[in-house]
Amino acid sequence: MTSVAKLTDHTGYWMRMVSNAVSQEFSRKVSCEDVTVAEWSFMRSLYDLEPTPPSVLAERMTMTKGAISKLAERLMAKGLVAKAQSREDRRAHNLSLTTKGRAKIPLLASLADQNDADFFGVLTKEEHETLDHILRVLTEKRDLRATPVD
Amino acid sequence: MTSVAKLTDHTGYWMRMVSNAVSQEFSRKVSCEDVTVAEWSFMRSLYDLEPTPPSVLAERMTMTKGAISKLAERLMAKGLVAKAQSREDRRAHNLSLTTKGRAKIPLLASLADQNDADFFGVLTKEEHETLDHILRVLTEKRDLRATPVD
DNA sequence: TCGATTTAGTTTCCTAGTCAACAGGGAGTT
DNA sequence: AACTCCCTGTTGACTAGGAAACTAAATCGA
Repeated sequence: MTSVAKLTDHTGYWMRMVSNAVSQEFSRKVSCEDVTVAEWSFMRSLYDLEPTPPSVLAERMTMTKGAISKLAERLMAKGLVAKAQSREDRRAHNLSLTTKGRAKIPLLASLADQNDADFFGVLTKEEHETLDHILRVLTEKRDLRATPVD
Repeated sequence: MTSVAKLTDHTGYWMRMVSNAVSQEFSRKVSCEDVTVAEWSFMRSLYDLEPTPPSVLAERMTMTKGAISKLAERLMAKGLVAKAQSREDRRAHNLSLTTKGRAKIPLLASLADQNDADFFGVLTKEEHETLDHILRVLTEKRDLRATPVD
């Protein structure tokens, strides 16, 4: 039998479905704060690291430097992030949160908490732990940089 | 303690990470056949349903009608999909795969199989089943459109 | 110390979506 | 019929990101 697999036969399909739903819902939540998902991720990364060069953010967020450059610009326009030229290397820059940007983090983080709870709260504690474990395994087995360090 | 959650504290974060990696890799695989992930999804949906109006595809794929309109146009340009005007309703159209499009399906499906195997093959059989189950639960508890019917 | 290479970040062009405005056809009401 | 409302699919303006060309600065090698 040479039957052709359905879309729904693939784990990746369901993965994408759920992931998109989670992101969309989170996007909706943070839009009230005039922030996008990528911007949240950017700002939250900066929160622990600042001051940080764009290149590091790019690697962390697995985005191209071009994308980071534009993202940073948008955040600067919103007054949430500041860019300073490095003293040692005149090509380099360091990014950091402004006071205003830093002040937004706790609220945004609580929205992220909320979103995760909304979505994964329907799982049993054990299911949730298993899911986290499996996702961990998958990211580790793959190269999958963007790893948190921490 | 009012500690601010890290990005990596959220299941949604890991979900996005893995989902993106799976899609990216699949994208790489099908690009050899000059097809994108959205195009594969579109074509595979059509495979069981044709002839189908764009509106149905839009709902299936959880995309806007505008996006479907453009996606269909691209596929028509590649000679993989054909559009026919409906007889009963002169506003409506029906989409179907061309012979060429239909012929591509088995190979693309095998690439999808391969991709899933590559990614989720590192899991134990039990882990994999649990993951599928959890993803199912999550899509069902949520709004759950984009569901496969069948 | 000068040229070649490498590196940091920006910019341009392209793709692929959303959203909202639209054109035109159907259907119901009077 | 004519009016209104709804539904079909398309289009245009806009957004976010990737790839690659580009600019400028640092570093390396003779």
